[in-house]
Amino acid sequence: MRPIQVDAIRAYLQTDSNLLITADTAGGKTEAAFLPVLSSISVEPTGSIRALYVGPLKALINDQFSRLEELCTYLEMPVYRWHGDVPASQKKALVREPGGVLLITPESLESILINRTSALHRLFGGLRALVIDEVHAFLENERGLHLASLILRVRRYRALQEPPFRVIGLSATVGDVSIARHYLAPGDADAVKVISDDSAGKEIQFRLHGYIKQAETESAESDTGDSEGSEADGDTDPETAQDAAQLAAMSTIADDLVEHCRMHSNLIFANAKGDIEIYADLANEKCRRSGLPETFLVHHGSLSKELREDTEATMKSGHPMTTICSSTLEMGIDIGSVRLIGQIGAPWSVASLKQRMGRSGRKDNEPRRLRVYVMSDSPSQERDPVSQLPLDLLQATAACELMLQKWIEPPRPARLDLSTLTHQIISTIAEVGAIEAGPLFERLCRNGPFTGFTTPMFARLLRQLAGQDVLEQGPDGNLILGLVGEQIRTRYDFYAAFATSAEFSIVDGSRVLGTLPLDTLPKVGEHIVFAARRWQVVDIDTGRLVLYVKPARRRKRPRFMGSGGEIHAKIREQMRLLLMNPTDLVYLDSIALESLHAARAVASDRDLARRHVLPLGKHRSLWLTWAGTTTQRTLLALLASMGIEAMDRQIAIECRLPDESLRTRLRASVEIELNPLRLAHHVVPKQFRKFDHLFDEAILDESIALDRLDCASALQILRETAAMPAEL
DNA sequence: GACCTGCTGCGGGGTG
Repeated sequence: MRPIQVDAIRAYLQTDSNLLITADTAGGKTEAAFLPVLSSISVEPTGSIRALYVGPLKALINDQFSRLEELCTYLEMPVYRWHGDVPASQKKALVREPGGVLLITPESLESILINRTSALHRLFGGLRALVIDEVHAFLENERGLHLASLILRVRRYRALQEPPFRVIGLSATVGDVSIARHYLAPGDADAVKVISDDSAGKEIQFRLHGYIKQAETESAESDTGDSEGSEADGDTDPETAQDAAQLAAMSTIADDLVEHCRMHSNLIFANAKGDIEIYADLANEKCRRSGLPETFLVHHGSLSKELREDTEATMKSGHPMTTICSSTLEMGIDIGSVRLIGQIGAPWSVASLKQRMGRSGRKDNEPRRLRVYVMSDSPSQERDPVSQLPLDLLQATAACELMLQKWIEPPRPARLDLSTLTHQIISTIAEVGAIEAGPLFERLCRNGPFTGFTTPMFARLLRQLAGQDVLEQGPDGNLILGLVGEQIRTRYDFYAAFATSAEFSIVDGSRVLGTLPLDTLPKVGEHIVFAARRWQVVDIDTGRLVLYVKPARRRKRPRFMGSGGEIHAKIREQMRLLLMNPTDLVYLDSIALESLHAARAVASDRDLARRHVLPLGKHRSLWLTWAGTTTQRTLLALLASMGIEAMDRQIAIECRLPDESLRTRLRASVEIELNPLRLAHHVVPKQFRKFDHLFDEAILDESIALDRLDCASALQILRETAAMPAEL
């Protein structure tokens, strides 16, 4: 057995501790948790569910299900799974005769709690162990808060004579152990025993390749009257010279993919679903033209389940295939032996880069191989200083450096998540029928996961929900669901705590290919690349939300809506250090290195690595902030509150104000105390969670002030800027 | 300029 398995068995069987087991992917975590759990429940495997396993993905649950069934072959231990794709008959079987191990998603656990109320004591009365897989995926989002609440709701069904159930968390990428421990055992975090794999880790082979986007020959702002204009030569419709330059650079990257991926199985991560489709199309086109088999597949969340399963099965079959994918293949699902991981463009986080790299080198004697592709503009003196910096290259390199330093973003759990609390209020009432406000507060806030809510805040939230007919208060003081609350609760999409947007299905004949967002739908006659094939739109059924397509020869990038993620301050800080410190990095190729040197020259020339203000023409200025997304949002709100028109430029803020006036205004603002609530008023958009539309602006502002702004670090940046001499 | 995750219960009708 591996050391973590021995440690976990001892810790579980010889103490009463809860456990956090951290080890690299394929490090034997599942067995480390289940060997002792199964041993301890095998004495009395039935009568109640004895072990509950919660996983974030259906595919992961399916994988673990087969592994556990094998482990339990000689144990007379039933193993059940429950998620949206599991037939109702199997769910009924569990409810009829609860026992053994149940593998489930948070959303399905929610459905049990509100739809099987009469069976809850039987199901959970004798629960002994809870295993949470990929626990890092639950630490800072709505889904994690949701799961934390579900766990407490399950705890309430413990039979009197039973001990409380034990908790085990599993993860490969924990950025902050104390936050994970607190999540597993709120109130008793110090007692959570951490078991980690200290072995040296795998050899990593990686290289970062730079690509230059050649400057457009004309600064042609050809008016973009959609693609109907010229039936241009070739298969594609670049709308502007910039698009053409972009496509040329993408094509060079596709060349490299074909050359390096042809003989093996590989996973290439790209940052946008539209990019995934174009790269797959370009690479397969190269294969066709060279008389090679087309070996590039795609995998992302907008493809239909069938197409994704096709891709997964083809990858598992062992043929040398390469899948270009999004974060759908970042976690869990074992897709066989992967030789190389590609990352096109800078990753948003170090955690995601590490997780992606962990998908290669799963075999003992294989190293992990990573190939990062980064595009930058060709140097030009005409653009403003920030545009002259290769930000994508700096961000990618910063993420690599931080990964080598073994740093991972610490999660930042929400403190005032109105939407997820609303979700849990509605489902708690659905579960218990009716409840008074006091006990509801005790359950969800004082003794629950929503500890950031005070009694007055909770009361305000209840009043607003009552005002929207979500809740009603009966004459006896009990809260019940109102008309709107009942509608929300009975809808099919109630079970998830996170928000999703409206979509059209995209259909070829009778085959569903996937979905496209409502807001960016192509028109009839337009072309699109989807599922790595080219299509033309033949009809749109706006009533049934269906887009009909037929195979075509031309291509166009599909458009998806993305809200983007949060870039941690440490990445921006590392980007700044890369410009200031003249160290050479061995993993950069010659083009990337040249770009970095050029960037350092520009930076030292214009002193860009310090926090200060630069003129931008006569009327505008650039404030170099080098701040993470949260702080950047705070600074933008501050400028808006001062009546200054400003724009996010990632490492800087562009202001419509001459530099000298901006400097004066910023110096004056250092004296004023930053008031988060006042700044929150200037943040847009305000509604971004599932039930945010139920609240008025004042209460949303309080939530934003606490969770989406960082006044302390904003003030620090403000002070550093104010301290800079003007005549730089 | 940008990602992902998830999901009723019930009744009617056909088949073995």
